[in-house]
Amino acid sequence: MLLQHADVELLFQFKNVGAAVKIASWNVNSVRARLQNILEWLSYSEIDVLLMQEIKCIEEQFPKLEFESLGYQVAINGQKSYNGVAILSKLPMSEIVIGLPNYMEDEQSRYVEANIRGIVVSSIYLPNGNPINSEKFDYKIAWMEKLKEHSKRLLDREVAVVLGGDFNVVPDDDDVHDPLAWQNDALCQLETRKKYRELINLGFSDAFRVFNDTPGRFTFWDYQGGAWPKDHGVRIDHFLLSPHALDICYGCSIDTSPRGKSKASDHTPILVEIDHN
DNA sequence: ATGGCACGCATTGCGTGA
Repeated sequence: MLLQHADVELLFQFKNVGAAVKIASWNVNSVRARLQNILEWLSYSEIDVLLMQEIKCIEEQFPKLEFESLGYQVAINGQKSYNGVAILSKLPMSEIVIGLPNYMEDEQSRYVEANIRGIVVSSIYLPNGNPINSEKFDYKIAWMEKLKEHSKRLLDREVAVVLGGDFNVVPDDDDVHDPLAWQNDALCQLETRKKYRELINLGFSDAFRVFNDTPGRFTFWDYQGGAWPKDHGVRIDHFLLSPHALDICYGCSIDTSPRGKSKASDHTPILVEIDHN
């Protein structure tokens, strides 16, 4: 039997009743340059909340109307030309936090947080930190320390906390196609990994590794050198879940399909599904 | 053979990214 349009709508509604909230994180590498890719992906991926990084624009330039017409509320921490993060949510957002509250002197826009149905959700764009032995690397480590401090305060609330974003951290050599080629990169430094583990050890779980122990699963492939067709990638986009969030988490996956499209971002989305109530 | 790609911003070049 052929499904009529109305039947499809009905099935769609049933699927969402009492089901999971689907949260995705995607470094889009410019929201304006990537608008068509993002809209296309949203049209079939049933995303309730999208955390974006590297929107590369100020709030006034953000294509709000295009997302609002799809039913999303928008929270933005913008910046001219570089960085910038946002949260799109089909569920109501409250208690929006722009920037790390303990790092108001930070000149770069890398953090936005909202309360969504009692869950604290953050969109994070952690500094890259290259080259090593530079002030950029020092800034990365300092930023991670500030994130750690704030995350500890979030954990103290004993609610579900979902930290999602581009952490610019390769947690383990299993998370990079060629550890030797990347050994001098800021993303793979021991100091970077230690600081990341300090954050994790406050009580967070790397959601992807809770559900999948396959080595060589990536979220970023450089534009250069045919990295995507050769699968020369790194896993640097993560969801870190507090214990209360992990308790209600159904799964975590990487959707590689957007990376193969034309005009693609160099990152692809990572997703978690969290129980409604 | 040690660069190769793509973005924004300002202009065909530069800074940035990972």
